[in-house]
Amino acid sequence: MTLVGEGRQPQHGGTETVKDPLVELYDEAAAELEKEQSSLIITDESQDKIPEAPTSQLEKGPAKGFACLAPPQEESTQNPNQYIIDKLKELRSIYESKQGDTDTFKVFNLNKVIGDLSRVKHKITTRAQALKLQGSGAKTADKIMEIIATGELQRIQAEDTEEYRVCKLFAGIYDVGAKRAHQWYGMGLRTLEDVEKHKEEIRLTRNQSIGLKYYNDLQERIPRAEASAIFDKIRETAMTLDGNATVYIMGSYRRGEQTCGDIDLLLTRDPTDGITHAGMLHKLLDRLHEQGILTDDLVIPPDNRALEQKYMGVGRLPPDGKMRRIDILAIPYDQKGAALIYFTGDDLFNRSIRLLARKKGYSLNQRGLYGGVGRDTKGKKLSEGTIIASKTEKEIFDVLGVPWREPHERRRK
DNA sequence: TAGCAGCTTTT
DNA sequence: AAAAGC
DNA sequence: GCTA
Ligand SMILES: O=c1ccn([C@H]2C[C@H](O)[C@@H](COP(=O)(O)OP(=O)(O)OP(=O)(O)O)O2)c(=O)[nH]1
Ligand SMILES: [Mg+2]
Repeated sequence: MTLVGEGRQPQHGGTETVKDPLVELYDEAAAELEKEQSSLIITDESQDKIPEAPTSQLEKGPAKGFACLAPPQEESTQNPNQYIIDKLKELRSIYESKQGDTDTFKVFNLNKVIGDLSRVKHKITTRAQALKLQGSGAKTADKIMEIIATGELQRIQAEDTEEYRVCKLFAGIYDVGAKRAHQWYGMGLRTLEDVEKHKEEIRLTRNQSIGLKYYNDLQERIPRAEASAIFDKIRETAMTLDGNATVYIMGSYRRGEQTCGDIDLLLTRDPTDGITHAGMLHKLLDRLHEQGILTDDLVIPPDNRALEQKYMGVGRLPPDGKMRRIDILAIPYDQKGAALIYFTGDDLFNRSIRLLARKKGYSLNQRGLYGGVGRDTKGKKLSEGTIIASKTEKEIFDVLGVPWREPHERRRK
């Protein structure tokens, strides 16, 4: 494993094609990158040289408005539109807690607007400016103007009901989503104590019980230093099992965030010596339980010999740290690049780059970039296609013509 | 007017 | 198949 | 709720 500071690395984006839909990204990417060097980040890639896949790039169809792939933004300067962003986030939160199918896409759209709004450097003051924002149409522009004028949004006031607040509280329980939350509300439950009191009748699932038990701890984000300490312990244990194992800390930690919602770990092993990590995760989990690092399992891998496995559980920094969500993803070594992209996120960045891949005739998932994917008329996947790239992040970015983005740049915000 | 990422696990 | 999650 |  390699401990690497957050150094710059690759720098040439894919290709300079004629009418590339992502032109805007290119120059910007080359533009200034931030300091933010403070933290060490476990990465890799740096070492895995991998001579460039010569960015193939067939004709690329039109595509634009990949907000989440948009140019890196300054980190230090605080956004002049923050107050607008905050209100739109409130609205998004309301839509998220609803269950209608249109609400899903209102959230989708608000994500675009919020993303664009947060990377725009000028203060929005006119409706024309509001309309220029990616994903902002007449309705959203009106809302933005209302926020500018009054500092409030009537729509939020109207929707900020008891039901919304209670359901948000319930959905904070791990494994409780909008559906279940509203169901419980409909049954008359209003507080976590109500849930606890009626846990028999409402038949909490196993994971919901764990989520309820640790409700307060799991609500909190993990300070970066604590995430790092937990990672060190787990990595150390992993290395005693196999000194050639590779363990990375992923998710928001790899993106450099100061707090993390959970701890996301990636486990793999270079098999060139003929040995793989098959069976290793299972042993690792046993050790971590013995050490008191893991306390509760949410999802255990069904086949402990597979190279790809996902573990989800709860643990702590022993002996008495707060309870934290811990995910460990084991992957075949040759899928490391695709897995790094996936597990680094953020989720909107992933959706954006996956959509881009699709528009270019590929399909990107946590295992690799595929070509020749069979789809039905509605775009639903029928056949897997053939693997195009998966070993390094850069290789995949290059094929897609996406300029290199450091983990800390792969974010909404 | 169709499409909005792609996948796994649990119930 | 729906719900919840990454 | 927006856009190609
Ligand atoms: O819907 C999702 C959720 C997550 N991910 C990927 C990106 C994400 O970065 C990673 C880890 O997920 P997690 O939920 O832990 O997000 P995070 O980015 O680490 O943020 P947080 O600090 O809340 O954990 O998995 C997706 O691709 N799609
Ligand atoms: Mg995370």
